Amino acid sequence: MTSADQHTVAIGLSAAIVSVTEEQPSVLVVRHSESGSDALPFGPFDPLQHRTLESGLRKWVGEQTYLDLGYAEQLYTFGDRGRHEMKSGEGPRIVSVGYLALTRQCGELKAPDTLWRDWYRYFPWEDWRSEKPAVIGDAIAPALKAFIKDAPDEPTAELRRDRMRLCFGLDGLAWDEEKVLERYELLYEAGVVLECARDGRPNAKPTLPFGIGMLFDHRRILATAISRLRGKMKYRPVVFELMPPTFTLLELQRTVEAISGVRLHKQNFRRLVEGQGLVEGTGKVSALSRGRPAELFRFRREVLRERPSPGLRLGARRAG
Amino acid sequence: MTSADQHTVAIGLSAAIVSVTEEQPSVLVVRHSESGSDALPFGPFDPLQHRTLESGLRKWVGEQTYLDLGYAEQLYTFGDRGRHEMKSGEGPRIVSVGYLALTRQCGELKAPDTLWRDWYRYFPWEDWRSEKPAVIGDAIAPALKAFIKDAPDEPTAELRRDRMRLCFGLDGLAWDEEKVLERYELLYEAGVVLECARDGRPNAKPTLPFGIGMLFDHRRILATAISRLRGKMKYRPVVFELMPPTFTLLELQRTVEAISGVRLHKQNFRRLVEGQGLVEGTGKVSALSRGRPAELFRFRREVLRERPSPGLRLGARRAG
DNA sequence: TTATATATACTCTATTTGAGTATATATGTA
DNA sequence: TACATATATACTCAAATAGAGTATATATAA
Repeated sequence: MTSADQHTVAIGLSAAIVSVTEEQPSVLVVRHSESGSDALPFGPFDPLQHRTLESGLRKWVGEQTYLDLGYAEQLYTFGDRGRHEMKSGEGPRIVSVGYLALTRQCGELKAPDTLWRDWYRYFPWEDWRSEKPAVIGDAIAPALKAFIKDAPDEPTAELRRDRMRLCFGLDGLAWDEEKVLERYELLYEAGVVLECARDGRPNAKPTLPFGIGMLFDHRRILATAISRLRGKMKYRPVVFELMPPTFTLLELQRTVEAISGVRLHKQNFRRLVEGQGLVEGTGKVSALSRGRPAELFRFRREVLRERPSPGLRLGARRAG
Repeated sequence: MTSADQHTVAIGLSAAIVSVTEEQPSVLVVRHSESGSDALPFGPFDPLQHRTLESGLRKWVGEQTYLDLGYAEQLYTFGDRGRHEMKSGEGPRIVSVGYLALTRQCGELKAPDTLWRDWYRYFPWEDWRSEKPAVIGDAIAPALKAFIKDAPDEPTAELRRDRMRLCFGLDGLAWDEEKVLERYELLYEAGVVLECARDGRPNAKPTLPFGIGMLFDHRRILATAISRLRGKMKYRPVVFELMPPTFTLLELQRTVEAISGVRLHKQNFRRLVEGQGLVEGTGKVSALSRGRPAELFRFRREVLRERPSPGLRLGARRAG
């Protein structure tokens, strides 16, 4: 690479394409044989071919994954030096625009080296559905305590302590499922995620239990995507982009839980969803089931025309 | 311009720098003598000089406005063809990353051709503090009705009708102060804002009462900034970035109202702010006033360490 | 028939919101 | 000085919402 390359800015478009099946939120990843790590589908933005950033993304994703994106929204633009190269300092500067896309999982993937992967493989500390993830007590808390101890001065240590408490819900503080990005960034700064070593960070430690690493800054983009989706669900009916045309209320709830990573109160969830006019019954019932058959519902698209911002502001955690 | 330019992508950084004084929200603009229109401070991103996008922005803004930015957050990256050129089709493709920055207004501006301008000059329909803005009934509703009538088919007309109702709170629908961008985009598509003519849109109409136009897509960035700030205020204590070290609760309320563009219920605002632990009394009282002197408060920075997402989720509109 | 699993309806309380009233303390003026 | 007026602050009250249940209905599996 010549130094002229370092003058250049290329715009990369990356997409976190999400779907949920069987109570498992998945993201579409491409296996990169050279580096061995997973990557989000990405490609360059071509100003000649593409009228908008989003249309560029759709085109690229279509070519690469044979998927037709439905819902897509821009997340954030990342341009930090040192967090994109394979090896620090090489190659032209890349500014990457991250997108979140939602899709119903449909049949086999036609693209090679492409697979749906449970997003909790990359963020094992984010799934609180069955219980508080063991990795938090076992690995994260000790690692962050070391990070605090390594602080150059007391104010810095104090700041790190606070971030740890607020991010991971320690000292009786509530777990905030939306802080996915903050948590990842804290772990990155603490030097314990795999990307740190690759980026040549000074305090990088050899670590294993902190989730699978990804190419470039793709794990950061994915963290941003999860944060955004967990938040947006509450005031926009985006979950329905992930549901089949008809579904039972429990299936809907399980999807919401899969995304948010927390369990909800069933009766109140039903009250909320029906009370908001988000769904309507079809009269038919679901076939396969153990107990009493559940009614099949469909999304009431009309809510979008009736109320300014309908969503599932999920409160009521836990309990039967 | 050669066609080679059209292959190039340049990254521009633009900032909506906001401050509030005397119950008036202002944005820092640069008067461009050539085009005659206002612009946000903007400049190119240089990958060699700048480690991150944000540090690039801070550097640029410092040089251009002599201001030291405090709070800054990235808004969105715009890259649409045809919405950035002075004249359609000319010049290299520019992808612009918009930022929101907050600052206390401090003394005189040292930079030439730079001034603070009331943001409602650009969006006169957004200020509902005294009453529903007349421009909505007088100019916007008729213009949008024409836009609906011009629809090529009935489904399109129906869509436009719904957008009009939801955006501008017609038919008894509530006014949603956060939909600033949606409203601007609707007016843009309807061809009635000044930028449409400049961009050479087919349905552009000569119009006047729809706010001052801005250079490039800067008015779109500003709309995004206002939307974001109006929303963020509710779950993060960002208003305090705009307040002096001590202030009365009414001053705080007036600032929030200036930003959101709606009036709030005084007693409930006080209950909320104090109940959330966002402020603490100083014991001192404000000097200048008409009636009973008000206590001076200061922001309790500690809330950031105590609770996950403290903000002013303003409910209670209107009334004394 | 019974145990079990799921669906759905309904209840009850605590908290939060929206909208007031009541009272305190200042200024300006008849 | 007394009073009208303006602002600050305390307190009240009802409606709506949220959190956590209980109760009952309807299916399957043993």
